[in-house]
Amino acid sequence: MRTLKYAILGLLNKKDMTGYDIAKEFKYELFKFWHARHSQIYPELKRLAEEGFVTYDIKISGDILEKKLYSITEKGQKELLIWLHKDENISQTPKDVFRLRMYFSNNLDLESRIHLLENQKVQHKEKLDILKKTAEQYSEIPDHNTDRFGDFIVLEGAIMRQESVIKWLDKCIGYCKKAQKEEKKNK
Amino acid sequence: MRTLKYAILGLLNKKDMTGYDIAKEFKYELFKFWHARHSQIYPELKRLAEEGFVTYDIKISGDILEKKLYSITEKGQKELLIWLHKDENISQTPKDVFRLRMYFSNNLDLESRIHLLENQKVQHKEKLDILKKTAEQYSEIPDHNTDRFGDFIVLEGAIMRQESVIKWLDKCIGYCKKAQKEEKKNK
DNA sequence: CGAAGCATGTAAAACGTTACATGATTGG
DNA sequence: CCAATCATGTAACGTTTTACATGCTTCG
Repeated sequence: MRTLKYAILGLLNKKDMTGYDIAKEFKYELFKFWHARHSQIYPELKRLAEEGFVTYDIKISGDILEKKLYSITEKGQKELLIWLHKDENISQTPKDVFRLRMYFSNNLDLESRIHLLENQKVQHKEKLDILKKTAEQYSEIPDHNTDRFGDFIVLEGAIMRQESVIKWLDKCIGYCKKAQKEEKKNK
Repeated sequence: MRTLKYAILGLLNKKDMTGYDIAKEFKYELFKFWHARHSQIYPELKRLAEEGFVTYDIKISGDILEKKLYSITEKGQKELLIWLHKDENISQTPKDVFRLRMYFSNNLDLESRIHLLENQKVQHKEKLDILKKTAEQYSEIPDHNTDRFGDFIVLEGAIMRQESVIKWLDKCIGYCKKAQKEEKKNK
């Protein structure tokens, strides 16, 4: 499917970047729906250059440090547009290790379950807070023809997903606490 | 991390199964949070047997068809329990190709965006319907010490996630339609 | 001067998908 | 008898993570 190819083309379509910049974008922007590391990015950039979808200029930073500033070619832009138009089937639900654990949670005592659930909740709340802080920069819906539109809707999606996860964790915690009370009553 | 190892141990802890049965569980039960195919399962079962976490008996089905009925060993059960208790950090948000497309959607006209969004919505709704039909078997919250408890909470989580995705898609469709109206007005 | 960050790569291992390969059983 | 499903495996390929490897620049 070569998703990384299109992620990179999309980013370079906004502006010229180095491999390092692209890695940073993944870390600080695209993390809302994906993550790729530099060890994947550099080889893919090399390949895209060989295929003629991108080119690069070598720039000198400071005295001797060379960096490759990549830009998208016309061929690359065409390729990106074709991909953007593609209908796709929704993918298999991705692996969620915590839910696997909960699936088998009848093997744990209630206290352990609550502990695990609360721990997840704290972490998901932290992530939600970061997303919400990012969202503050948007006082209104950005124009649909700007970069910011895509960023905005994806950010909203990430927030909604995060809130839904937290709601689910709360529900599970509720079930466990209720069962705990009943257990105590029966003693 | 060897998540597949623990998924298999968890399943075998419920009851004895063949590799084929385990593949079916993935397809019809665990799909709510994961999917693994038989080409991963068979080698893993072999490895688990070598490591002493599972054993198997060869059963004859019909006249000659051999099947391996696997069961968990005591060692396997211990291993599973240790894993179940583990706190874990929430994982990187998994890859979502559609959101990547939407991230770059300013390169698409509004009509195309709406088309893509509606297509996703139909598919996610179908998935939601299947989940909801499965949920009908639960008239009340199952006892927390039974297998059904884990199944139940994970099912609820899957439904909530699905509903949240659909809500997001609707929101995006709303933005696009609003922009479309404004475009027409300005003509 | 030292730490944090900039910058680029490769290698090995782990994980996952698709394709190849084969054959038996069950139920209509 | 035929189709769907049961049943087990391997091989090749693609994706992702972790580790290895190196060195420069900027700012306090």
